Amino acid sequence: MPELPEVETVRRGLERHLVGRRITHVEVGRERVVRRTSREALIDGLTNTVVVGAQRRGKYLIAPLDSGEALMVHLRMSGQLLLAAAGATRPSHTHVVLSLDDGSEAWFVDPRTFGEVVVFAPDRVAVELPSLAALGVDPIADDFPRTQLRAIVRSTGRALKPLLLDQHRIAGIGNIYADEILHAARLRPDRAANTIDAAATWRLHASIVATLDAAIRAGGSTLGDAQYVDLMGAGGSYQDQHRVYGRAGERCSTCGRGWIRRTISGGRSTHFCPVCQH
DNA sequence: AAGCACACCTGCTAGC
DNA sequence: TGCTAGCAGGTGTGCT
Repeated sequence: MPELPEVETVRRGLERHLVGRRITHVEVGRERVVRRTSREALIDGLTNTVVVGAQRRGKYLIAPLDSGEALMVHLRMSGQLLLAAAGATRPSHTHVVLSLDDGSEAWFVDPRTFGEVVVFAPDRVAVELPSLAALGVDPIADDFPRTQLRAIVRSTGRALKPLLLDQHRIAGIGNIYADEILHAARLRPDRAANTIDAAATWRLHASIVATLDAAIRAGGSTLGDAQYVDLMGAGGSYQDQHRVYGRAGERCSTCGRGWIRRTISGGRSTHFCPVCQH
């Protein structure tokens, strides 16, 4: 569910409401969400520590602790982090509860349990969280020179969409924003990456940065099922600016001529305008 | 070695 | 009303 803009919105909430708080108590319900280590490792690693930062790499949330370790949360498809008053009624699928020293609680809620919560040692990240260590450039958090995108695009004949989704190359773009970015860049999702020229590459670079920035400013995308909400439970509004995702069969609002088409590739739905995207 | 199919779960919706 | 099939924002594994 959440992609870079949604995770960044949650990160900003954590920066504001969690940093500086001491974790006084930890409860773990379903053990599956702490599968990378164990229930005991999470409880021992978090209890009586102070959260000293709130960072994001791609779709990973990282909160350094005063112990020198760090908390990592990945929301995957259906995870949520919510802040609530102690004693508030917890939604079903609340798997981890952190009690904080100001009387509030942070909840990790995740119906599908693809998400995970772990405490790790940052100096051993390559061993403890290899996929985090292997992430590519973060187009928002890092400097992202357009020459770097040029190198990535020229390195493979893969289609543009799976390339944008490859977290080892560029970190944070998911299924919704890949479609929106390619539409904004007027490039077909199935176009072979190494066939686009410099001008198209610069367009793609500008579209990545502009689309993600605009989505962050809108607080991310919350679809009809309201699965994505921020730390305070509020939805985003970028879904109102989607031009292709979820708009199959509608007239293209960009060129006014094409009809948005939906195809399946790699088991993921893909949306594009066959008229204005080449 | 890169790239692909499939697995991992639950809940919701559309269609019968 | 109630069943079932299909679909969902992501990534890890295991195969070619």
